[in-house]
Amino acid sequence: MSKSKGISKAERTRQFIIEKAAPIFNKKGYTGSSLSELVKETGLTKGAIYGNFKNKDEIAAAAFEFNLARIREVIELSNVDEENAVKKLLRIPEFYRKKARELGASGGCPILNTAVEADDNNSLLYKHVRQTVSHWTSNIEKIINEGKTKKQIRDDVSATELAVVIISLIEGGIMLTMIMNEATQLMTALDKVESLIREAAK
Amino acid sequence: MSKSKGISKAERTRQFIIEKAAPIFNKKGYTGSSLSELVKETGLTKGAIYGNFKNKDEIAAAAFEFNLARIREVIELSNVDEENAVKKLLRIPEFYRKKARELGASGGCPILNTAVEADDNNSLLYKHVRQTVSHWTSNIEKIINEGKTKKQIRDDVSATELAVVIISLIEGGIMLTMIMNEATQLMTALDKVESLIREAAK
DNA sequence: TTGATTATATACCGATTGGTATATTTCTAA
DNA sequence: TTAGAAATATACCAATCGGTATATAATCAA
Repeated sequence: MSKSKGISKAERTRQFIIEKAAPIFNKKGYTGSSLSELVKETGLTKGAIYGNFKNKDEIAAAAFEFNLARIREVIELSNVDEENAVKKLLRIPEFYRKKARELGASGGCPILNTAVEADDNNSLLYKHVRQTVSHWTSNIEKIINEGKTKKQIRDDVSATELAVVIISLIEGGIMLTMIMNEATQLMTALDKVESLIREAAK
Repeated sequence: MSKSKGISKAERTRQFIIEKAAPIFNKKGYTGSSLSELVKETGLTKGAIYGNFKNKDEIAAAAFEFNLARIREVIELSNVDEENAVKKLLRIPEFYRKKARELGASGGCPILNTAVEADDNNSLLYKHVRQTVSHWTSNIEKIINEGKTKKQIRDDVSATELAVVIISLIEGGIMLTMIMNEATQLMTALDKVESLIREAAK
């Protein structure tokens, strides 16, 4: 009998493998992560892994989606129930302030990591991360434009530009924090993100 | 007879290997670059390569230094002959505006690439990039502090914070430009860097 | 409880990895 | 010109890579 509802054994194993694979891929990257490492980490055999995934690419893609889930809420901010666009935007630095430690422990930002490794090939991973970045950018732009309509954000603010500046500061700040191994750089970048958002308010 | 002065054959070969290895390592990273690829690209044999380098790590370190040389002038700005600190700082975004295309063609920013790949291990490369970032940051801080002394930059500007913000914007902007494959994101980030520097002026 | 199916383990594959010992060639100083 | 040294090529190594065919074990519907 299955342990819970309609979830098959394989599906549970698949999830288990993804959970174990996710931090490995985030820390070591696609080429740096090996099947033998997954075997060691999961305690399963290669046969079990390849019974649930077609190939390494598919594991990497699933691991990326798993890692992405941890920061999904900051990308999908448009769904948040908040009338004020400025307050809504301020959720972004707030999110990273809360999750900074957790993010560092799991190998950094999956978007940054994957983007940097995949930007020179045309892998499945490249398409995933590219779409994610595109999605994130346009979501921020949308919030800004709505704020302008509601007279909460100044008319002379460029949504496209502010979105790019916010993301650049965050990802650049994460990179500095990861390489210097101290949280201050990211915090400084987040402070700036916050003040820029406040300056954009009417 | 040697072709030029005291430069030995091996030294020329070494330089030749580094030149060929540099873009490979910058594009594909340390784990993604293989010796066989270097053999193919240089036209030399593995014996020749290992006759000039102890191991892969040493080639990677040399390749990183070579890649770094292309952006060294922006890190060593303190040497530039310029009285005005604000103008001196403005050389940073100016530099990246000029080199954007070249940087993209050679695989992006070596600091960003190497930092992201090496931040989870204690490799030779990690120490190199960490020191470079540290050096870059303190150089910018120094310029800002000198500017404050000369009454060119406002007293309430934090050198540490502005330095981190500038670097974060640039590296984050590069990442966005690399993954989206268009120059606009970096240009937007550089615009912001420029305006922040101007705002810091007295 | 059984029989069929699904899932995992075992044992293997060829290719490639970083690296090395040694033979051969090229250079260089006398 | 030649002998010795320096540099490069050849041929190899064990280990690991991603992947697979097949045997065994666990699961599940009847």
